[in-house]
Amino acid sequence: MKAGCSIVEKPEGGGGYHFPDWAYKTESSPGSRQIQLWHFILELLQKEEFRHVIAWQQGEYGEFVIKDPDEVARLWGRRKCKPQMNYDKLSRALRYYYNKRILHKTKGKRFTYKFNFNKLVMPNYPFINIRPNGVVPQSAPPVPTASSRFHFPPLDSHSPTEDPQPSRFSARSLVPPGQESMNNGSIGEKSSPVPELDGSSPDWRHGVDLLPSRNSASGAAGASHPKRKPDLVLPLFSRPGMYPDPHSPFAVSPLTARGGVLNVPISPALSLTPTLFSYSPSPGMSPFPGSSCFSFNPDEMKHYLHSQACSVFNYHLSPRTFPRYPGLLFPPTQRQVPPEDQPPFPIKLQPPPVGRKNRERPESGGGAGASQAPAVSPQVKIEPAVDKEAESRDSPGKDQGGKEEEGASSVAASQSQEVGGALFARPVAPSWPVALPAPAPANRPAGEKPKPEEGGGTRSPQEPAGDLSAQGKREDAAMPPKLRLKRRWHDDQQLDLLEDRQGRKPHWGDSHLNAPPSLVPPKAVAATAAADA
DNA sequence: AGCGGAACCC
DNA sequence: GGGTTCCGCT
Repeated sequence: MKAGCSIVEKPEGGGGYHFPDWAYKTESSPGSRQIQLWHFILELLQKEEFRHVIAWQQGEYGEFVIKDPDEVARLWGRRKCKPQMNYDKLSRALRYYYNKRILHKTKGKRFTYKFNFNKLVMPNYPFINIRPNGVVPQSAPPVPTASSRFHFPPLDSHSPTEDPQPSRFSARSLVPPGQESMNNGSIGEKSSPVPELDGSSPDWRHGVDLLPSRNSASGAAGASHPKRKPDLVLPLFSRPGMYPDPHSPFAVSPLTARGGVLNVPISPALSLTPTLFSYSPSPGMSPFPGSSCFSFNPDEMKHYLHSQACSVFNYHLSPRTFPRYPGLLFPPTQRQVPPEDQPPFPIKLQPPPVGRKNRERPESGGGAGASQAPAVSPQVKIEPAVDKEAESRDSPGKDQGGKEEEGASSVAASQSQEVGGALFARPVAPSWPVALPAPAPANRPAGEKPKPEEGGGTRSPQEPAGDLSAQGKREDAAMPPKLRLKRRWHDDQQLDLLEDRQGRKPHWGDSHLNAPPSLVPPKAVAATAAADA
């Protein structure tokens, strides 16, 4: 029994705060209502009382610093009824988000992580900019018309580059008077309980679920994606107790300033941000009742979404990044297929590491030994023969060791968006042969960075729809889910690369592509130019 | 500090 | 599925 853990029933009646339904697992474990770590992190981040424990990082959107790891862990442990929780464990959980692309680590900065707003937001809402100035991206989203239609007015006329102060918008006004008084002072004292974040959370659900059909299942899109997360109603963090932080990505959206709630159905796994910058597909439910800054017609939206679907299809965006729209058909594949064969793939064999089960575990005693296979199965792990040092390799301009965002270069980092180094770094060249018009010559040795997970996954990211795709499916099927995930993740990066190189689809996260010239750090430009050279 | 594999749990 | 726990490694 979880006695002593005074938590987590989602309070039905007012008073406490609770998460919206989407914040709880409803699929895998119905009624489990388990809060997820990233929810929790966000929750902490929104709470003024925890600023001293965890806070948004200046200068980087979505980046946050865990100022007091132990305390955060303690809070998390409390929430989860895991008194033994510590930062080590918590950080392990955070690290699992890397592959899910919810988070990534900011290299060189202790306890600093960053929510993955690029991949999260931009694929879904390319027309929305999450950069500090909060203006519309300059470059065009996949659907040209969209960019001209979806327009956010500038928040204010301040200098877009440096205005970290809460003056960005009248943030305070978002917080009802008297709200901030809640637990003003002491935070994170190990002895005294923190403002109970534990049991309750503010009711985020202000919005209307715009989804016409919920689990009616048989939408056309449902056919292609049988496995779906529940629909979402996404929160806007302009709630009591939540502090409008100028560095919070949630605060930068003009939408936020307006204090409205927009909803869009998205996979909860990836969606935290998009939700915040989402739009209302229904004019009637437009969050901008009178204001004209955000209006469009459904057809336009449909068009956009369709193109979005094409993007997903053509660029292998994770379907999870694609908002669910019933009735939206995925387009047939119509991509030029590189008829290349799989390149030879040097491998080396490596004995499997001794798993925990195979390790000597003193406490397990003799009994456990019986259950496990007496002899470790002679499996071998297939690994590419090359080492994977390329992981963090970057464009030359940025390769300055771990500390990439310091001083003046922080702007560069922020603008080039490739925070966390490897994650969104502009790749220099494809790591495996791809059918490209003009592959970068010898920027890296051939076959440099095939990860072990790609074993057999050497297919180009431009996976053809034909036999190769079938083959890919077979590979996928034969591949452990974990690796599949990883490969997809890797594929996505390759995609970015392709898109960059081909200039077919701007990477919306590539702020330096979108940013006004004044915001583009020379370095980034140089690096880009160099990479393109 | 940070990473990621592995086993396990719920 | 989403952690939690443990651990070896860098």
